[in-house]
Order: sequence, then C-alpha cells, then structure tokens
Amino acid sequence: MTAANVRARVREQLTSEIVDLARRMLTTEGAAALSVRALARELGMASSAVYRYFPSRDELLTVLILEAYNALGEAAERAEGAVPREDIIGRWRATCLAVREWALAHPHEYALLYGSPVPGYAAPQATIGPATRVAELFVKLLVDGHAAGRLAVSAAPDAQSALAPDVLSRMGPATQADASLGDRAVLAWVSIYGTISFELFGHLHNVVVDYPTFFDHAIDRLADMIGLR
Amino acid sequence: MTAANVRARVREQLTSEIVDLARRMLTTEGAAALSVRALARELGMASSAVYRYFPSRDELLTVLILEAYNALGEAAERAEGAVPREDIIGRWRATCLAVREWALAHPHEYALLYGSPVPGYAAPQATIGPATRVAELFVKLLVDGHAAGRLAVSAAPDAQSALAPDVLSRMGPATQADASLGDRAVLAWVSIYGTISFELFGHLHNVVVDYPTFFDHAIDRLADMIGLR
DNA sequence: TGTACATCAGTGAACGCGCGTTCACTGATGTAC
DNA sequence: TGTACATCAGTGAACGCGCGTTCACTGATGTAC
Repeated sequence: MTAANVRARVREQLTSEIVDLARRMLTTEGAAALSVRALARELGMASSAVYRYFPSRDELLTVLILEAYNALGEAAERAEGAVPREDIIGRWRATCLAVREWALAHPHEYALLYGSPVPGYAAPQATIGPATRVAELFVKLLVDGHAAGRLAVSAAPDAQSALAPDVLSRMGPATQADASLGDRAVLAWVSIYGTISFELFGHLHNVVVDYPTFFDHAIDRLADMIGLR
Repeated sequence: MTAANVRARVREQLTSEIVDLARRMLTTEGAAALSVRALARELGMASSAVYRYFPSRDELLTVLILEAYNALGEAAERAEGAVPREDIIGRWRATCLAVREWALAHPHEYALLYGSPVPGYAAPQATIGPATRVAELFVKLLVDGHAAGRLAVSAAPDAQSALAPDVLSRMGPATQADASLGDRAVLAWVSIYGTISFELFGHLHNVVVDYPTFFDHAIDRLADMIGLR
C-alpha cells in the first residue's frame, strides 16, 4: 500500500468518524442542535478543521439525510424480504411495521425526513434515489400482487388517475385495468406515514391509547382499501 | 371613559398590532425567522419594548399557534356549517376540503401546527381546546351520521378499539355497536392530514400530478372506509 | 539514499452576524388629595 | 383646580451566547529526482 493510500484511508476514517458523531448528535439532540462548531467541539478539534472534510453544514446535513433514507429503506427491505414472496399482505404488513419501528427508534431522523422542510435547505438530486426505496417496495408489491391474482381489480368507468404517468406505468398493468388503483395505493402509503407522524409528533395523545394496536388496525384497513388479499 | 381605560385600550391595540405583524412574519418567512428583535425592528421600536407586551418569545409563539388553530378551526366550521345537516358525506367533504385549502393558503402556519415539533417548545394547556376544533367536527359527523342511519355499522366479533374510552364515548353509540368504527374514523382523519402534509412538504412531487383530484379521491375513499353513505 | 519541493491536515484568530433577555433610565400619563 | 406622587411605555446599552465561514499560518507527511 502506497503512502498516498494510507493518507486517503486515514482521511476516509476521520470523515466517517465525523459523520458518525454528527448522526449521534442528530439522534440525541435533533437537527437544530447540529452545528459545525458543536461537532468540532465534541471531536476535540478546531471548527475550521471540519471544513477539510465537508464544504458546508448543508453538505453534512445532506449526507445525514441520505444515510437516514438508506437506513430506513434498508430496514424496510430487510423486513419485507423475510416474508415469502407470495404472501402479499404479509409483505405489506412487514414493510409498514418496519417503517414505524424505525421511526420510533429514530424520531429525530424521521422528523428530518418527513417533518417540516428545513428552512433554507433544498434537497439535492442525490437524495431522490434513497428517498424512494420504501415506495419502491410498495410498487413491487402491487406488481407482484396483480401477477399473483391477490389484488382486487374493480374497473370503475370513467375513473381517472391523478398520478404521474411513469409512476402508473411502474405500478404495472393493474393500474390500466383499474384507474383508481394507483391513487388508492398512494393514499394508503401516505396514510401510513401520516399515522406514524401523528403518533410521533404527539397529535394522537389523549386520542389513541394503544398505539401498536391502532397501527395494526390501520395496516389492515389500508390493505383492504388497496384491494390486497 | 376614564383615562385608565384609554391607556388599556391603547395597550390592547399595540398588543394586537404586534401579534398581527408576528403573524405576517410567520406567514412570509416561517417560524424560524420569527425573532423578537426582527419583530421590534419591523415595528420601529426597541426590542426590549416588546417585553412590555409579551414576557418571552415562547409566549408569543403560543399566541400564534392558538390563533392558527382557531383560524383553521373556524375555516372548517364555516365550510361544514354551510352544508345541510343531513348531508353527512357533504359535511365530511366540506371539512376535509376546508382543511386542505387553509393549509395551502397558510403553509407555514400549517407546518407550525402539524410539522415537526419545535425543539424546546412545549405546548401549554391552553392550546388543547383550539387544537381539537376540527376533530370535534368529525366527531359530531359520526354522531349525526349514526343517528341518521347514514353510517354503516358492521359488528366484527372480538374486535377491540385502541382509542381512549372518553374519545369513544364522545363518538356516540355507534362505536359500541361497531368496535372498529372509532379506529377507522381516526385513521381517516389522520390520513387526511397525512395527505395534506405530504403534498405541502413535497413528498408527492413526481408522484401526484393533479393534487386537487388526488385529494378528492382520497376524501371519497376515506369516507368509504369510515362507512359514510 | 538524500534532498528540495509540493501537498495536505489542522490551528487559532477573526469577521460579521443574529439572538433572547435584563436593567437602569427618562418622560409621559394617570391618580389622590 | 393644583400639586405631589405613582404608574407605565419605551429607550439604549449591555450581557452572554452561539453560529457559519474564511484565512494566513505551521508542521507533518508524501513525491520526484
């Protein structure tokens, strides 16, 4: 290994050490408390040194957002992947449960992804891919469900979809037979996140007593709404 | 009118002028940009003078949150109130549409109410009432719907609700006949907010093309889920 | 292998900014006799 | 009605804090000949 490679490796290690610490700070204190200076303080180095590794605070935030999307996506993929392919409802349930579990375990990260947009921060292109990993699972679910005949398709005449054409086409042939299927699926997907957000942000306080059961009911109802069986 | 009353009246006027300006700043710049100093600057007075009217920034934020909840509640009540009492689905639709409309017209206020919790800010008791005005409309809807026989009640054996007992009791006798009714209603309510939040926060970008239509479909689907007819 | 140079990581001070809140104060307005 | 006192609104300076980012620098590490 050349000397240059040693240097590169050391650099990589410190870079990931910075990200690790930033993630820990985000987890415990929230995004608002994540500052370059606090980070440097914790690392025991000058705040200016951090700029050798990240050009700005926003860049660092972007990395954290990317990581969070990927962590959530991975958790969902792992849970969903453990269910037999033909058990469509089981896959739906596993995905939803994994999202909620991850959100409860990482409330600040979840809020960063799905809470109010951070003022002055514009999500760069690079976040789009990781941001859609969970959605991708739902899309495959629809395709597989239709192929396996486990997706109720009831054509309503002159129904029209409000979705983007390429989203519909990715959802597969079922959306052509049933124009409302895509919209219902997106609504279900959104409702899952709405439920989790409301739970996490405290809007179900004094309304729901047994959160896991409530979520469980929600999953089943929404599966029903999509037409999974 | 005594001199003291004049003073009190002047004081009241300036107080509401401050709140007005604060609301305008919140509307245009968002909650993060709302600072006592910026406010005073805009008012043309010393920042310390503001403290004659509000003991702290948090107190001011609380007033704005209260106002926002009340404005949203009022908008929903007005829209819902304009629909004939016996048109249960019409009332449901009007309420949902009013909430979305208000949210689109006041995105920063909506984010303040339903986005990520503001770090370090604990909502005081006083916000609870106004916060439930819209929910109250939905509850009445259920009660009236059941009384009018416009609420499908299908008892599922050994189903159990995850809701707080007093919420169930406020929802009326229908929840006793159908244990899942309350949960479904709350899920629908949450889903409406989830849909609005996702639209507002940009998560439906590249997914939904026609937002009003998507929301319209959502309303109908969710009414169906509750069992309204 | 040794030396001259280039690259790089990290430092510490500084810039310029904004914030919430306090405090002693000045004047104006109101009150009591 | 006039005067002494009390109340109140608003001021301006200050405290103490934190932030992101820049910049000239030192010293160590790597590279080319």
